Order: sequence, then structure tokens, then C-alpha cells
Amino acid sequence: MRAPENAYHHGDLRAALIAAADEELSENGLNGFTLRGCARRAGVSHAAPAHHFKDITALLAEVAANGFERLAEITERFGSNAPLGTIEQLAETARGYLTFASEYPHHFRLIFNGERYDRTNPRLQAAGAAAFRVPVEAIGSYRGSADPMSDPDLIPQVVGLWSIVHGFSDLMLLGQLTSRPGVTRRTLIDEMMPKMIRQFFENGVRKQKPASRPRSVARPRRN
Amino acid sequence: MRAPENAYHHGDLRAALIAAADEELSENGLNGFTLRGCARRAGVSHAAPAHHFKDITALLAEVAANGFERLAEITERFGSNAPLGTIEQLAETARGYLTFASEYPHHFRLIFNGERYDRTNPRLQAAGAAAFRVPVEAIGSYRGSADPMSDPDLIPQVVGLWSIVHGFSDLMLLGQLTSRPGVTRRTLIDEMMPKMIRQFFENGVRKQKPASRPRSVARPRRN
DNA sequence: CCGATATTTTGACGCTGTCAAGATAGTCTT
DNA sequence: AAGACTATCTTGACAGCGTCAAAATATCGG
Repeated sequence: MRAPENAYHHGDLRAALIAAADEELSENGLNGFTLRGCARRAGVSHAAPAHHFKDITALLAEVAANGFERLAEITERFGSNAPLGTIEQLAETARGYLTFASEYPHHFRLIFNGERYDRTNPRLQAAGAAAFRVPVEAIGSYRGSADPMSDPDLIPQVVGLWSIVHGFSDLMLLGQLTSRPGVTRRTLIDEMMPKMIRQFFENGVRKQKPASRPRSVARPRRN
Repeated sequence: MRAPENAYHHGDLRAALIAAADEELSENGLNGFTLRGCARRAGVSHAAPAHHFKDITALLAEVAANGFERLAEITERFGSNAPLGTIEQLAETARGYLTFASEYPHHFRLIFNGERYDRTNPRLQAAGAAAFRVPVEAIGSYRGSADPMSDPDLIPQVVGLWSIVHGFSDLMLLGQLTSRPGVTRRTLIDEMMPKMIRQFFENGVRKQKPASRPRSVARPRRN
């Protein structure tokens, strides 16, 4: 039975449905997302998903878990392209977050909705925790702490980084920041966000190396 | 005809539907929001709303406009409780934003969704612009500019303030910030947010009055 | 090869948003 | 004041949705 291969009528329909749901979300958005649409996309009847997912929130939880995994992967990759523990690494991690929001806007909207998917899904919880661990560890490296969330002085740093980046992403997707002429998403992501990160972290925290030529924020090899 | 008074069968059903929709959103949330539910709540047939709103997004646009107006009113009121042009005013404006998010979470989720309502609604656009003008003017006062959005140096300040406050609100509603024991919304709003505002603005901008005893951030008379 | 089991389909239910047609009230003109 | 007009609301219908129960089908263990 356990042959998740070519077979369809008997194969790995559960995985196929998750993949279909991912496509459905990407193409139709959260509003146009439909359980029956996922079933059609997977080539099965409208009631087939019920045997693998108790309801639509269970399926969306799997899609959200994928989203969190992708977010973790992107922020991690961006962050690894700058020297560990530098403010440039914070800026790069932030750029990764914004890139995810820009490239997967519907996933972004989904994972931060919370009322649309089953929050008790274990894979989702693990993926969410892993995604949130990336900025936490970036702050930890920056401030030389192994566990920033247990340091009362560092918690506001973590929450601040996270809030700036997340709020910026949300407003960007809303179109609120690109309304002025000549402002593209790339300038927002590559210029304005690093500037804000620097303003938040470069002062009042470390007084050393105040002028490390913040203009170049490390634009490394692969994305 | 123009008697928006007691009458029902012939009266001001349009306003009654908007009021019903506001209640429906507050009680049922955006997921449970239903056009037919609004009609029931207003005591009319299920198709009555069609004569006043072309579709559900048109009705939600009116509710969103109300939401923006309330947001503007609250941030304005909070901001007016601190001396003009001070960092305390920025912190108070931020507290107003968070208070709105906390007291009207479903309205907050609606107005920053954008795909659920008709964005071309004039009253909505006006209310949205008015709401966004509050933090812009707060930054203007703080930095002594009449039109901050036309100053390339101040735009990141406005966007930064806005991003921090908005992102913090969103994460707070998601429950992501109150997961640790002993952390309530009040401590988030009254302590952590002012701390973040100070970190972002107190350095690198004005170097004067660095130690104004930031513990007391003006907790004035009413609200 | 056959019975047991897992998987999928068919059909139904109540709900939704939207539209068309009919009913009803108020207003206006003369 | 009476009749026509118009705005307003109701009724009824349609397709699509999520979910459930029952029937049908395929796979596997023996």
C-alpha cells in the first residue's frame, strides 16, 4: 500500500491534495480557495478530501505549514549570506522575510491569519516555531546571547525586529507603501528596509563601529 | 422620502444595514460574516441589501470605512494626550493604534485585508487617508516638518513608525506575543511598545534629552 | 481466490451570494 | 383627490459551497 508513486486511484492522494491546495492558494488567493476546487485539481470527487482532512481548516493547516517552512528556508538562506552576528545579517534576514511576502503573498496572508486553519496541527506548530527561531537566533548572534527570549533586555529587540519586518511586509502587500510614484517593491526591500533596521539597531545597543559604511548591506552570491 | 427616522419599511435601511454589518463583524468575525445574516439582523429579507449595495464587498467597504474612522479617532485622541512634537506623543499614538487593534480586532483584520472590500469606495478612501495622516502628522511635529511625506529623510521615519506599530498589532492579535507566561496585552501595549518606539526614534535622530526618564510615558486623563 | 479493509464516489442537506420578477408603499402631477 | 410613477422590499430561483451518510470500488491478507 505504501507506494506514494505513480498510482492515483490508490496512491498518495493526501500529498496530492496538499499540493493541489498549495496551487489553489497561489492562483486563487485565500478568498477564492475552495475545497471542491482542490479536489477537482487533484482529479477526484468533491468528497474525497474528507477522508484525509477532517475539514477545510485541516487542509489549510498543511498549506500553512508549508508556508512557514518556506519562510524559514528563505530567511535562513538570506541571513546566511552575511557575516554572523552583524547588523548586515539582520538586514539580510529582513530582506528574506520581505521576499517571501512578495513572492508568496497569499501564503503570507494565510499563515498570519490564524482563523482559517487548524492551529493544533503538529507539523504547523513545528514549522511556525522553526520560522520564528530564525530572527530570534539572528538577534542572539548579534547580541551574543544563546537564548535571547529568556533575556528581558533582548526580548524587545526580537519583538522589535519582527514587528518592523512583519508590519512592513503587510503594508507593502496592501499597496500602501508603493502608492507614491517611483517607489517599487525592490527599492522598499533593498533600500528602505535596511535603513530602518539600521536605525533601530545601530544606536542605543552597540556603540562600537558606528560608521561601518551602512550603504552596502551585503548583496551576496545566490539570493 | 428623506426621513432617516423611526420608519423601517420605508426609512433608512441603508444605514441600518451598515450598523447591522458592523455588529455582524464584531460578533461573528470576518469568517462568519454573512450578507444574509446582516439582512436578518436588520429584519429584512435576504435580498433587500442588493438594492443598497451592489455586492458584499460594497457593504464591507462601508464597515471598513467606519473602522478607519474609529482608528483615526482613537490614535488622534491618544496622541493629543501628550505634548505636541515629543516622543511621548509618538508613543501615545502607537498606544492608540494598539488599543484599536485590541478592542476591534475584527475591524482591524478587515481594514488591512483589502481583498474583502471594494477599495474604490470614496468614503473608505477618505477615511483611510485620514487615519494614515495621524502618524504622519505626529512625525511631522516630532521632526518639525509640515509635510513629512515629501521629505526623503522623513519617509523612512513615518514608514518605520507605522511598520513597528502595525506589525506589533498583527502579531499581538495572532497571539504570538502573549504566549509567554506573565505577558498580558496591557504590558505589551503600555510597556513594550513605548520601549520600542524610544529605541527607534530616540537615537540617531535627535541627540538631545537622551535621558528624559522614559519610564513614564504620559498616562493622561481620559483613556 | 475470497473475504476484509481501506479508499473513493454518489447523492443529499442546508447554507451562501446573486439575480429576476412580482408586490407594496410613498411621492408627484394634474 | 386620484391615478401614474418610482423607489423599495419580498419571493423565488439558481449555482456553488462545506459536510455528512451510504453505496461502490479497489487493494491486501489469508
